[in-house]
Amino acid sequence: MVITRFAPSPTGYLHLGNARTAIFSYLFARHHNGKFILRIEDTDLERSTKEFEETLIQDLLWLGLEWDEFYRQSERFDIYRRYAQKLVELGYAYPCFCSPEELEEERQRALEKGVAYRYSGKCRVLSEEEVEHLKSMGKPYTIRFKVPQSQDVVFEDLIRGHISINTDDFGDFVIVRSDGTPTYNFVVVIDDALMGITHVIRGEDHIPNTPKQILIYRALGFPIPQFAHLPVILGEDRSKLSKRHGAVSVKNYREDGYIPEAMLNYLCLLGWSPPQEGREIYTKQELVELFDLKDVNTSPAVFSKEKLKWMNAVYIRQVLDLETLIDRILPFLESAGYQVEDRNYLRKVLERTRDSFETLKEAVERLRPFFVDEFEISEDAWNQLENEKVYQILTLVLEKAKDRELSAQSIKEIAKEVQKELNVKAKDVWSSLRIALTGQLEGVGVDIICDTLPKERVLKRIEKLLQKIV
RNA sequence: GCCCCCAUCGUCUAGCCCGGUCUAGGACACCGCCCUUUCAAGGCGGAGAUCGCGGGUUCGAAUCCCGCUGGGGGUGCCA
Repeated sequence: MVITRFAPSPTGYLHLGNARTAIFSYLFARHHNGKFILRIEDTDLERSTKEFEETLIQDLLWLGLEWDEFYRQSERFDIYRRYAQKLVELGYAYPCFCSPEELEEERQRALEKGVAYRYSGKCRVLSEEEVEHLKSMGKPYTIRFKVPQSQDVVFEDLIRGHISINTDDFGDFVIVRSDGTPTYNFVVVIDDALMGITHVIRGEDHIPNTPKQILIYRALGFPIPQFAHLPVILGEDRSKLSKRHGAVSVKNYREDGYIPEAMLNYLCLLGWSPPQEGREIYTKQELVELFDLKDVNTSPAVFSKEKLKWMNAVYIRQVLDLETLIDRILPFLESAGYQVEDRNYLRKVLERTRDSFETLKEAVERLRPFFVDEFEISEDAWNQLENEKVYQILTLVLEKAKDRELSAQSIKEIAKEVQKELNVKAKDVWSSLRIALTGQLEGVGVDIICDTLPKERVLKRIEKLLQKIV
């Protein structure tokens, strides 16, 4: 059975790059009817926080990535300690008493000489007596893994193919810190092995870590999983996508009114494309069916907020069914303070306006005229007003509207009549109405507003503007 | 510095494995026209890539091989 995992560390909000890694791991597992595991990598007690963990979980669920098993590494320290002990006993690891300062100095010297830095292996040759002596003196120590010399560690990456790295490129690395907590390269192996992970899917920044981990698998006699290293996601300037590129966390997009299905869809298409298909809109189910690691690209992709926005708009205006759209948009309207007791009314509004905004946050602005009667007239709109003309137009509209139904159709008729009788341009009529109804120069169609909003409210707004311009 | 990875329109990509059908296809963005009370949406059309560069191999290369350049990542008692 295929078992994959997503293993984030809760030291920040879920980054788009990590989100995509999670998505690919999830799709791969589901495609093969396998298991998807969520494992919180919080071995760095200093930087990990509960808040980040909670947000991470929310983001994952929001994206629709449910997991079959859940683990937290901070709760498994006993297990890691046992295996670290075992590695020492088997002679694959040893205590190292070098202080951070000493190591920093070594590193500095290497840098000056222009040679690649590797840990000297000083403590590797300590005798048992020396070790006991130093321990009894209470000198803090880490545990390092003994890396064999001049050995090519090779693996077949599911995305990139053959990768070979020589052990001389890295020195003996720390697997247990001096405070007793285990490090990433060590725990990742223990957990992946113990949890039966068959496919390790992660970012390409982990390629250099892979040989270290393979060495540990071998030392412990664990079966080695398959590896698939995803290309990174880049910002507009082609450097690794990071905070300075603006909104890069899933949380940002969730709060900005993006649709999770659109987010999932877009992220999938960054670095992956299904064979032969020309289309770009896919349901989660289709993605599960189509996804295959062999179709993942090897080159890094630039994240385009523009395209994501476009896709989000497609989901808003045509993919989502109306009821779902209502559910998604309601929290946004409510938190903006709109009174939306009538779901039918909202449905009517959305039916006619869903093609005029790209995010749910934008919808808040766009839909204001349907919910709020009290609004300011924008400065641009005031400047546009030629009071006398507007007064005549609106007065006549009011008169004509009084004794008939207001609909998209009838308002057009009224506009036409007014236009003729006062000998004004169509544009004058419509923009006068628009300002009266919305306070703005642009927005959704005035006919739509008249058609949707109860007649009294339309008339009241017109009267109000008339009073203002007298 | 050293190691690893990558390289098709501005961007995401198809094609590359199994050379000819590629005068390189699609999408976003851009431009124009149509529709139209505004903004959109929609329809139609346009511009945009000598397939990073240089060598091979071949009758023929985006596709195979080598070198170079450029970009990215790693080089922690972070993950």
